[in-house]
Amino acid sequence: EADPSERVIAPMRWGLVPSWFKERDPRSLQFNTTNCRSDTILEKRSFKSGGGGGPQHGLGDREVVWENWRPLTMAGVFDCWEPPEGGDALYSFSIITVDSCHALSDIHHRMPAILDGEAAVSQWLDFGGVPTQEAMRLIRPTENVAFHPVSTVVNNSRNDTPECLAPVDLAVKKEPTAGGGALLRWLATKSPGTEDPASPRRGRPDVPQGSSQFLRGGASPPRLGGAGLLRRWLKRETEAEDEPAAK
DNA sequence: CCAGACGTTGTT
DNA sequence: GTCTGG
DNA sequence: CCAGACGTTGTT
DNA sequence: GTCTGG
Repeated sequence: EADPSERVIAPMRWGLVPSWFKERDPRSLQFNTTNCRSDTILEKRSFKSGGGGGPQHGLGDREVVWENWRPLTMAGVFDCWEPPEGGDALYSFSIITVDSCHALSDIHHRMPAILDGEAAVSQWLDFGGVPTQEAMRLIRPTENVAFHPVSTVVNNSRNDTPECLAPVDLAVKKEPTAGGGALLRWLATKSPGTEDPASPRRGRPDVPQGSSQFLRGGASPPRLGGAGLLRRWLKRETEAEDEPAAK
């Protein structure tokens, strides 16, 4: 009935709220629906009620750099939830995940289901005309991806700047900056309780570290005061419970 | 039958 | 709403 | 996923 | 430790 060439773009919440959800606030959903595993999608109750067809996702960037690149079209499923107390319908979706392709497998063992090309996108979106079994054949790992290292700025979801996608060169060593370098040198050489400037560092070396970690690594252990005694006492209690008559 | 879950990623 | 577990 | 909060009473 | 917010 519906024209398969017709497409609708609508804002949707990421994190599918099943149509049968009964609470008044969709945020009280007690399980994750950001992703949807392709291997169980047809069994999971949360993903069965919806139309099935997926929204496409595109990076809206029109900068010169990306002119010869296609949008990364990820397959998803959506549903429509109506608040039991009335109000606007909430459309929401999950992104389908698959085993990662060979190229990405060293980075992560899962990847989004990427619809590789316009034909695949059309078929996925035409959930009226394309049988489920056919559509599911589109959901597979594709090797047709390009990728590059980016800054850890991307780790904080509040950051939404070009820096999140700008390539970084992992071979470049970070020179201590004027201010930060001075602080690190002070911590290494002048701070109270520092004996060995080359004392072992915890955590990954290339990741910016919080000052508290530097203090933990470089400072001498706290003297056993009242708090220290209490800490010991608490530890002994748990150890006694955890080791039943072993030796 | 009724009660309760309904999900993914990660890590321990 | 629908499936699973008990 | 990662970062950051994690709470209550009262008053404006 | 665990949940929420982004």
